Amino acid sequence: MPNAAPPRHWLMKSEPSVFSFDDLWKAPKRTTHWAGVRNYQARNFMREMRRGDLVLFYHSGVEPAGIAGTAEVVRTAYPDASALDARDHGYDPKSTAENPIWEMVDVRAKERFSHFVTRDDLKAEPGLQAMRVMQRGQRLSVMPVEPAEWELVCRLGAGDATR
DNA sequence: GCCAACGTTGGC
DNA sequence: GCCAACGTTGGC
Repeated sequence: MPNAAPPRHWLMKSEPSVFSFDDLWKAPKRTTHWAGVRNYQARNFMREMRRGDLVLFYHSGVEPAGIAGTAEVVRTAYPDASALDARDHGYDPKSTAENPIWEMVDVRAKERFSHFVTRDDLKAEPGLQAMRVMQRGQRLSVMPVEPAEWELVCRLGAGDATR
């Protein structure tokens, strides 16, 4: 596709005790189904994702929280079967096979940061103050990232000081 | 461990 | 359709 749109950038949160960047790195084909999102706004962002879009893999619920590496969207949104499984923690009786509510994408690990980028690192970077994940009360597990923010985070992840 | 922020639920 | 109550997330 000569006129393919440029990749867009996203951030996805995961609790490493549940699924870490290392888990993704060790998974077959370094790929996983991003199951379990049960928030409409986050789901809608996943619906916007295209193959080749780039993802910051954010570890939440740990100290320090931060970004472990990058991944790439390899399959666009499709129904999240875990919502139909009554034994699954993410079971949602409102979702049916005929009318699935919840969706997921597949992502493949791309680059492991040589330097884990902590929240403190992000906070210290003037160009990242407006980053969505840094805003108070921001609980979305899937959210967009600006291209300039992506560049800065990747430089921090490579261990490059930006000042 | 506390609590602010936010989404969802349910009573009316 | 409003809004109080509740549960969850996540920063600090």
